Amino acid sequence: MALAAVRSGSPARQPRERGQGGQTQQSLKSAQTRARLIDATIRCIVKVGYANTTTPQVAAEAGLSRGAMLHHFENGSALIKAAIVELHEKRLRAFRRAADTENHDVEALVRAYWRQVQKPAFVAFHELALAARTHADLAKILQPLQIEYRERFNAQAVALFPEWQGQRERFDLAMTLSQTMLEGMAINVLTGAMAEAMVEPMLALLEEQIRAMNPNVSKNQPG
Amino acid sequence: MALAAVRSGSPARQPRERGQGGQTQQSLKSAQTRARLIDATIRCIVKVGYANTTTPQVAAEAGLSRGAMLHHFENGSALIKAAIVELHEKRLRAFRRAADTENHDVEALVRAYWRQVQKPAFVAFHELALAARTHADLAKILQPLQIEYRERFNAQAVALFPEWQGQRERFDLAMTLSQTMLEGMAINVLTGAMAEAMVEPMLALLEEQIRAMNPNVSKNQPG
DNA sequence: CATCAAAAACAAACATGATTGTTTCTTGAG
DNA sequence: CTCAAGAAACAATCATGTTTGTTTTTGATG
Repeated sequence: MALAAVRSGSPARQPRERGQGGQTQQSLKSAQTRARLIDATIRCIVKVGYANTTTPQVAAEAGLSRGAMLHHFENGSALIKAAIVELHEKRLRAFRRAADTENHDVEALVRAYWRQVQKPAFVAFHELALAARTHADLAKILQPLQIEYRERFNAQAVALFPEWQGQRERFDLAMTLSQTMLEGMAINVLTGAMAEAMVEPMLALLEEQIRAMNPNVSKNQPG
Repeated sequence: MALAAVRSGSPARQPRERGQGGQTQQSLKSAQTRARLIDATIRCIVKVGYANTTTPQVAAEAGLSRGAMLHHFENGSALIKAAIVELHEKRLRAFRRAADTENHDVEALVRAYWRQVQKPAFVAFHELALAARTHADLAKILQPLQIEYRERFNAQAVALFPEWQGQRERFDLAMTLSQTMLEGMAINVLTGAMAEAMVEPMLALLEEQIRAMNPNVSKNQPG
């Protein structure tokens, strides 16, 4: 699935919209099918990797014929683009959800993000991010999303740790540290470059480090 | 270049060996050509990614015909295997070289490894490692090499930091921390997930952290 | 030492299989 | 009746492995 230029990120033939939420059964089924195709694409990327994700693969995974699939996405590229957007939103949703429900202490948040980077969505996104290195078209799509993700990440974190304000540099460093370590661990476990037994000690170390960086908490103070 | 089963990791037709270093001009040229092909493969992996590394690509990069290339490596898979072994040895060589020549203080070693993970060899290896996730054949080759690399990494590090012995767990943790952070940083910079401006502060933070973990050095003591 | 045949290096052509985008066709909703 | 959903067939492209052909070493022989 080579991802070339594609005119719009929409279906091959724009479905005729009904004014103000008047969903016809067709447009509803269309939306469902689109969602099924996007999910199938992500599942394929996780299962066989981005490089081996072919249009027949996705169609089979979605339980559709290739023809039907190309009716909804005029192009393989359009499908990939849609999958990327979906993945991005999925990551943002998971992030916001974690921030809403979890306790806002360091440990809970570290564990929450660790759980997140072990989900399929992270794997798929990394497949795409790495493929983008050698794929200008992909990179053009991913770059702004990466930036947005980083900004949201930081904005969310700022809201969770108001006491860090005033030392923005140190705060950004702590955020980058967390992201780098947790994502790096996830990838290294995935690729066998890191023994799984080291995960737990590393998480503890990260938590300790973050607490030590907090300017308003003196050393060894819990919480 | 799909990498399927292949009988041996050697040339299609074994060159007739001369007893004890009696190199004929042919066998010498053969070795050169083999090396050129392996280098071309690695360069291709870095340039266009593992997924898009095709046999015509490699042949063109090496300045040979595909026929000639398949004379030296009966299979595309054989070429990939050879490239993997070469990459592995390259990584080990670079590692040993750094350990021999650099100053053995924390900063010098951190910087040395940081330089290493920015080289093409690391990029190529990561491409392969990630591809191996969905490629059983590749994984079967890479897994033992990953383990050997980790072991060599640790063995070398033990030799460089004798004062850490006695606290082997803390030492292993420091090693894993370094590997995870530096490799994670390299990948995140590569994929645009991390701003390059954060590299320098992160390196400094890692150094600080490693020094703090050294059981024989009290806090804030330089060196 | 001159010649020659075998083997290796290298090149090119071929057949196969897979993927892609397009087009044509059927069916069901509006 | 019109259009969208879905399916199937088609031509084009490309990478792969195989096969065949050409040139250069090489070591054996006369």
